[in-house]
Amino acid sequence: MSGTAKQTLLERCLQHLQEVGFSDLSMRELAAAIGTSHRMLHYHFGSRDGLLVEIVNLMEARQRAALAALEADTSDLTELSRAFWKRVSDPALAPAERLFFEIYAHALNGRPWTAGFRESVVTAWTGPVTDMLTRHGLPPRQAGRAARLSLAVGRGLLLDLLATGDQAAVDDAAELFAELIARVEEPRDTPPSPR
Amino acid sequence: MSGTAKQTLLERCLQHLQEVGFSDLSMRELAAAIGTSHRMLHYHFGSRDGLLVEIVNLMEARQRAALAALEADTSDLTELSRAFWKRVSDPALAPAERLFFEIYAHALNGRPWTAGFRESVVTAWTGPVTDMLTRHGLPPRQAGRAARLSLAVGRGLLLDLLATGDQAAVDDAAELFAELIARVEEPRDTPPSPR
DNA sequence: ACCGTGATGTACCAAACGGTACAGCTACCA
DNA sequence: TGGTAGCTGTACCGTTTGGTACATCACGGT
Repeated sequence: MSGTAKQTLLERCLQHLQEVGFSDLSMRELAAAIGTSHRMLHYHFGSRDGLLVEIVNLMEARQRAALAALEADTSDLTELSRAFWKRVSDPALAPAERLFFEIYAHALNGRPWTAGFRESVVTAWTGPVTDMLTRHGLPPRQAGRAARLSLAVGRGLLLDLLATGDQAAVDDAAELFAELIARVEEPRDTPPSPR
Repeated sequence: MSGTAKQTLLERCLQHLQEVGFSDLSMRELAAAIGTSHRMLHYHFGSRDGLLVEIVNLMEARQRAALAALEADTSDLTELSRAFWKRVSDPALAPAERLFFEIYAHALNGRPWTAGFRESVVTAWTGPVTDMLTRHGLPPRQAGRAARLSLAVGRGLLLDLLATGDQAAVDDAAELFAELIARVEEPRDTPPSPR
């Protein structure tokens, strides 16, 4: 086994970054926290940015896997939305999501090591979710915009939940969206918007 | 005029932080960028965290003012939602919003200087928005959850917009939500969810 | 027995960091 | 005219940073 030592190290780095973030964390502090030396981190990852690139890649792979595992066992859009929220709002995922939003912030400031993240952070989700919604009966015209909205709802509610910890209130808002999403293809009771 | 010099300095700091972020920015770099010395920043703000606290306070005040300026000139929920999104998606606000999300990420990691931010980042909005929705005819039971959902939608779509720059696609998703939000008080065509 | 390869410890580097002591400067008020 | 309060530049402090040179260790193949 060649990459095992490096993989183990990367895993422990990821776990610790999920606990405390990385913005104010030096290579030395990180190394000490996971029981190695900063010399080892530089040996395996080359530089601080090199480490962060591998962390981002690992997180992307995990998210893709989690997304792929979201196969639908219901044809009801409301139930699908509920199941989706139940998965992502699992408290066990909170540390990973905190780290996700921290990386997101750095990506918005154009940090070079976030290049891959920036390109896939939205499209990696809207594609599969659009397909899923189409399979659930939404016309293609609606599936794309509903996917984009659903993604925004998920991330917006997660931001709320992580900041307030008010599980009940955020769950309630998620439930409202689950009820609303089922009405995407229903006719409106008012004429199309003026102007 | 007592606080003028400090206020001017703070203003220029805010502007520069909106351009490049603060996570990887030292007091010296910031000072040089805005044409002063790091000595001055320490004199006026005491420490790096002291500066960040004042930046956060200033941004909160601006956001409160912007929220208060959002008076509704329509009783149509859909139009209200459209107007809301049109305001916050103004490209001129993008730098301020990038900085907002960067502070948010640090708040999620429990940085002490974000204490005030953490307490108000959700509640400062859900309160007024709930009132606004109530005034627009939503029953209290629905207004609260609709406000929380609307806030999440706004922030989630903003994250998308800032990362992808795909104004048209994000506007389209926002329009879908504007159409859906008007149906909150409509009766459903299916019986209440089982279980 | 030998050697090469991956892994690791020690010890160091120049640069930058946050923060501060101290000596001035300007300007207004008595 | 003489302070006194706010502001600023210089020059420094000890510490930490990302990164590296070098010597060493464990060990599997030959």
